[in-house]
Amino acid sequence: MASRRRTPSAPQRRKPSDEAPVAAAAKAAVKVRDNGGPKGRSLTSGRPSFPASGERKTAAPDASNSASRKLVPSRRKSRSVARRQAILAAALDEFSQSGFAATRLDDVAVRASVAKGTIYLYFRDKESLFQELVLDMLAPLVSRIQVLGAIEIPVRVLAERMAELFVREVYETRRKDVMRLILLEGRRFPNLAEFYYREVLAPVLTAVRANLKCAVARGEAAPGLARFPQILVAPGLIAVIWSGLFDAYEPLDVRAMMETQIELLFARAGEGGAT
Amino acid sequence: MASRRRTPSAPQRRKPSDEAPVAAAAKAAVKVRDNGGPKGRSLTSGRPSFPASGERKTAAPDASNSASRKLVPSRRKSRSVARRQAILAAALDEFSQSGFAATRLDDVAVRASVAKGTIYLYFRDKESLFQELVLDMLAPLVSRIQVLGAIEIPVRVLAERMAELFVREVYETRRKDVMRLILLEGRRFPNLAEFYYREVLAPVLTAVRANLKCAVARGEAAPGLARFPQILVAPGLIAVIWSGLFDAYEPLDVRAMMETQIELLFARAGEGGAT
DNA sequence: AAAAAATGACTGACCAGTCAGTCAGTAACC
DNA sequence: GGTTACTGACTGACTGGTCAGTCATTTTTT
Repeated sequence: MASRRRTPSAPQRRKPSDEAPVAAAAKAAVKVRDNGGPKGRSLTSGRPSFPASGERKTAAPDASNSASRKLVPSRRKSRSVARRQAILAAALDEFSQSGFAATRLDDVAVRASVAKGTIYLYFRDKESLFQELVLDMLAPLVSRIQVLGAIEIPVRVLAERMAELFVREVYETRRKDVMRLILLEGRRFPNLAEFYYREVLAPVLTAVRANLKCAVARGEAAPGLARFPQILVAPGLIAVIWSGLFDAYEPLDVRAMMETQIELLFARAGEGGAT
Repeated sequence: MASRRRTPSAPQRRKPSDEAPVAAAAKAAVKVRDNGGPKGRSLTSGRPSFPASGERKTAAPDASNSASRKLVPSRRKSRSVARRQAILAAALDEFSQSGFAATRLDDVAVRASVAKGTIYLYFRDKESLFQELVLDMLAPLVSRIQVLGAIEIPVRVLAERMAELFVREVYETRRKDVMRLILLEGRRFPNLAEFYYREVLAPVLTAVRANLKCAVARGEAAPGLARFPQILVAPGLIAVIWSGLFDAYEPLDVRAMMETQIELLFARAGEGGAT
């Protein structure tokens, strides 16, 4: 816990080009940038109604006041959006390289080609940056998952689709790093873990479990699997961890591994099927 | 929360001491407390012949010079060993609660009922403490594992024994936290990850793979499994991660899950026919 | 009393977060 | 089109709290 808001009065700033006090006064009247405000805590607070990745600052887009004049987002706006993205991208690099605690915002700033202060224009603080990063990356996945639960298909097909979805949308993208981040930093960010459980894990598990129960009833799957759907996903998780730590010593073909796992689990039911 | 220290490596530390060369020389002549030295880097350097958890400081024990005098470890010695253990225990608590970077040695000291300086009597620095902690905790396991590879038994039995060993010796002990720590900090401590791979993972995988190959030849197991022995261990890893993050929302019965996994994987061979 | 062990106040690097000041863009007016 | 006024995004030097590591001093052991 360090420096917080403090409301001191005279910070004897000494800018090299000291100017007339007039300017300062004028500025003071205008100031009140109040950055943190725009999008708020999202998930930091008790109410974690995750923010859906919508816009945060530069609130009013095209359709509002100057609609007639400028349909074009105006150079400023688009620049600002790009900045936000640049910061997030840099943050992802740094966080996944060093973890939350060891990441310096100075480094993030450098990587994003931005001044450190700029980060605070877009994110309340380091923690906020971290959480928004995770949320932004996960949001698209969340919507995909809900779809997945609705359909009624053979377990094995479901498993295969999930595996494919996982490999394509997580393992082969930066989301892999995000997932690792959650797995690793989750303890320090209980609401992040909670969010992940609520929006990603629970839905997936519930869907799989429901499907499995039917499958078990039809004799397509073993009852044990319905109790521990985690088993189905386990290789994916292994892969994420493995790739971060041991790929140098022994690379792992995730796709093949997940396929193998499915093959093994459903071998009995699907007949000697295989190939 | 502010400032976290940066993480390991940090070669450019500034050592406040860089005083006049004279003083330095004097110090070198006298001092030489040289704490870290005794057991050294063990794994920090390139040659990681892991230290086996033997003694480190108070080097010469009973059998050497004063053997005739003191067969009894001497109060001092045993006290010092106890201290070391206390510090390690405290460190385990703190590290597994906060991770490497966010752990303060002041807290470790308090928890161990020791002054901060005392820690530096036993460990060269924070990083050293961390690595020795991990090594000490893992060493007993390593010897256990080598035994495991030698014997020639049915895969399923092997799998069951491994699962049991894992649950009893890792999951239900503090080693679970150590494992999490490795997963968590492995990227920042490549030699730690390397050590873990070399001494724990690789032997286990090799043993399992060898055994599986025979089993496959005998028709006791599917060939896919021999390619990805990781699949066998996956639920264990899941359990470790899960218990740290989501146990509050949905507890997980590891033993049952691992048993289920084994059941599922060997179901075909075990009952379907074809012994 | 000497030696070893232990202590904890202290130092200085470090870094999250701040804010006075700058200037590119935009708008308004000629 | 050109000129001027205004806005707010951006900057980066700076602050204050933090903490790894040190060492002169005190305590304990022999």
